[in-house]
Amino acid sequence: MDSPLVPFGSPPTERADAARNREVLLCTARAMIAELGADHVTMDGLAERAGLGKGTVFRRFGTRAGIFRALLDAEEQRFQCQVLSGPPPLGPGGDPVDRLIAYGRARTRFLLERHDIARAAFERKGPVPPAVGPNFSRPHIRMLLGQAALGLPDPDTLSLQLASALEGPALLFLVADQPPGGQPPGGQPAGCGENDLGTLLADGWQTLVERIARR
Amino acid sequence: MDSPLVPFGSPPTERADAARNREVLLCTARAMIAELGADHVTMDGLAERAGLGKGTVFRRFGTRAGIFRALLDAEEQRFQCQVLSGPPPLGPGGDPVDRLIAYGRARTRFLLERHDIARAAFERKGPVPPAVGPNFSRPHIRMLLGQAALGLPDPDTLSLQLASALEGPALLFLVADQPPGGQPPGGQPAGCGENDLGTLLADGWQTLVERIARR
DNA sequence: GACGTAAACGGACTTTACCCCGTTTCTCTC
DNA sequence: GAGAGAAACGGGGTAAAGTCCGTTTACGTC
Repeated sequence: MDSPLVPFGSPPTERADAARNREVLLCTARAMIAELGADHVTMDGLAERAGLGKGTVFRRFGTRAGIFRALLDAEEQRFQCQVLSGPPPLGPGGDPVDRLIAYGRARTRFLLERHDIARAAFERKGPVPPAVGPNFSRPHIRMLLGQAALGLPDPDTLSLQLASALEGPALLFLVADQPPGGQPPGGQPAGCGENDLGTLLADGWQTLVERIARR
Repeated sequence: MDSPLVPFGSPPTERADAARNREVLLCTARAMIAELGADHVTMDGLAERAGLGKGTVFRRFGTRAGIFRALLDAEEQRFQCQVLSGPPPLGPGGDPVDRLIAYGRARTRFLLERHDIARAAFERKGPVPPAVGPNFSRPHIRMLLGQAALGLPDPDTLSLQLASALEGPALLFLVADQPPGGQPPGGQPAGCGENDLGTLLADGWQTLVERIARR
């Protein structure tokens, strides 16, 4: 006896109320982040404001970081699309080194704009943070490094270190430094000052890549 | 009336019992880390085992991460000595590029050996983690980059990114992955497997620096 | 449309970092 | 050695993450 109809959805398919609640929670979380700042969002607060039990929130996302991961994932989807099937130099088709540079520029911007969420997506103890950090960057860099056919002895390790150079500054060594005594809530997304930290990091990345690719 | 005797110690000098308790706490912390693993050390547990009040622990170190920072600081002292006044190639006097390579190798090793403590030294919300991350590496790299007189457009940003490439893998993208179901406590310090991750990272760093310095 | 099952829900409970403030102890001066 | 003042101590209290388990609800079957 084989199952008569299983339209799509690889795992056992999610129940309707579960899916709806996931959406509600995601939306509520987005609203609360915009309103209070990412690190003033608590699980109790989120549950209450969403009109759901705390158990539900944890069932859905596992941990606090899980919510931010989910949020990031959704946005990352679009970013990855541009990288995987958009026009060059970011998308496929161009010179690998140019793609590497374009990728770093785009990624830097992406991370800075979502800096607080990305930081909140880290687990404090768990083994690895899936879907954050170099989990996307590293293999992509690895691939481009391979295509560029520079004579690198160990592209696997190199790609880890380059991913770290790219994402580290935004993810951990940077901070949404509100001016001492400033107001914690709303405001612009951070990392968008007129000093243009984004430009500095993007240019730095380009220098790095050009030097490494130089023959 | 000027103060009659103030032997040394720039700030108002620490009270004797405070200093003693600091030592007790540090020792107890070291013991507990060795015994339980860094992230099974709780503030209550530490206070109790040290025979002190919880309030004392927090007064001394501010936050949980503060304890691990203090522990790391103590060891870092010796490391910094070697870098600042030891023999070349690590210490001063040699070719800046060689020093850069030697520094990265030594630092990689240092971090991998203390990987769990270094991770625990991160604050979960506070602005920056003083005395962890590139707070030492970055300026040192910056200096060597300057001495090497490569024609880099923005050594300040570059040094941040290189510090991130150096410390990131050990600090956040790596995990003391005990084999699934393995015992959490004792054992060797992690990062010392025979696959020699340390060697891979050190070699990767060297490649990176050599490529950047190549003229 | 009633039924059975598995999944989802909810909120009380536990754990842990961190705060507060009355009490104790050190240290300096006379 | 006694007294004053400041620093350190202690532990109960709060907030927030994460767990557990009895109850409810969706969905497929008859």
